[in-house]
Amino acid sequence: MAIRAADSIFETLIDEIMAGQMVPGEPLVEQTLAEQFGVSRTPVREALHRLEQACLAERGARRAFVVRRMAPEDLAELFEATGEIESTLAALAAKRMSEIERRKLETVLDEGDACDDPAAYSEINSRFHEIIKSGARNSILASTLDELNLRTLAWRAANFREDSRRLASSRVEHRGITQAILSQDADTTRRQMCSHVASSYIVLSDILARRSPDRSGPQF
Amino acid sequence: MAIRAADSIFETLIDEIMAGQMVPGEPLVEQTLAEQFGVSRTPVREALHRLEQACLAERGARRAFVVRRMAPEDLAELFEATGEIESTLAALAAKRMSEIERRKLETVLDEGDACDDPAAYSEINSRFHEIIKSGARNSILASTLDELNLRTLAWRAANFREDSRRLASSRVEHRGITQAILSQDADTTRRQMCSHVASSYIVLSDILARRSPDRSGPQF
DNA sequence: TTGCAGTGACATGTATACAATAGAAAGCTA
DNA sequence: TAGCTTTCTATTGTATACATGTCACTGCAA
Repeated sequence: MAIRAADSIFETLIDEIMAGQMVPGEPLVEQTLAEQFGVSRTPVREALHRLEQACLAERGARRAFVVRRMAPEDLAELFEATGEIESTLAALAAKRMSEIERRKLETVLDEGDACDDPAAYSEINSRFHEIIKSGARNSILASTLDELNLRTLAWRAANFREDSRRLASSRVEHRGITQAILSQDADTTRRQMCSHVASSYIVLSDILARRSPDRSGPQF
Repeated sequence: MAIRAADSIFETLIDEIMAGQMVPGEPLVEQTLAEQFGVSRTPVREALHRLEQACLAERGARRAFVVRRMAPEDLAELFEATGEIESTLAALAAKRMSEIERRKLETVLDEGDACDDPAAYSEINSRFHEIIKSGARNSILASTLDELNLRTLAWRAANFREDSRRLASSRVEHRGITQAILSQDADTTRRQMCSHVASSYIVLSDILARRSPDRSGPQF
């Protein structure tokens, strides 16, 4: 077999979580999944253990796996961690990006300004952040950021909406970040990125604020 | 069995890597380990996959697992990432630690000043960093730091020596960090912690500097 | 001597059977 | 009926056999 079954099952499950077909709390039973994928329990088992390590699955009743639920407090920590690491990457990138990368960043910025379609802007936004991530010259921090972003998959699948009002402010923030990077000002870059990420997930604050204090327990 | 075999094998292997009994490049063969542990290949297999995900094992010849080797450049990235995350935790802690925690930090600082035994100081040093880590109120960043520290296990087992000259400067740096935290100055805390971590691993820079440029390839 | 195809061995990948465990539900007793 | 014990079942944990794949080595041919 060219590709290992365990790998493709792992990725398929991630895709389904990302697509919202697998919602938090949904059971992940080895036998059932094995039949669905037409394989034995062994590769399914491996995929589930990898999901657990990636914090996308957890143990439910009877040691069974379920798609991981997260309390809003956990999500808040997760988003904060994501923001801090991306800010760190941006600060490093401000000092280390090559001239070519800096010009590339400006190009993407201009593309974003010229784009009004939310879906297309989302792709441009990804490229913007990718350039910064690779410009930091630290693959460990970069992959750490990727892992943390992966954990928010299920939540984003269920809660994230393209918000056209965010689009305008996002453009402004990107410009601020870019200027700070171009002037190689690491501290300013960090601050700008930090507030950019924070405002991206302002939705979460709303949700947290709306929750009555006694309604605790996993929600997502 | 009260505890899963896979878990105890995983931890035993980590302990052996930490103790330097398993050196980088050493083969980890499922069948061999299964016989040593008196179990079947199945739990060993799971343990090895977990080691691989934790970046402590990698694939060698014929897809076989070996204890992970790291090029000095990888180590440099790893230490940088560790330092940046710990600095971020310190910056957050400066704003968030309770009065009790701040006093506890001072207590540990005094203990460190009064301690001349390198081994005992090492334990005090750990407590100092633990207080900061938990004071940041972000378990995601905290566990991320733990994971990264775990990756340096094999290297530390082989290369780390208690250096009594470092002890004095470490004390000074800890004092600087503590003062910055007590005055709730997040930016200064970050800078102090960043340079503290950097000087802790100054040894690595020496190793990197001594290497001739053409001698590339995994070393540790 | 060099290049390449065939072969063999070693290590992992997968399938399947059986064991163990942990909740849930049923039943029993005060 | 509350609380305890027992039993039962769903699900994972482990053992073992077989399949697959990869690399090294051999031997032959140009």
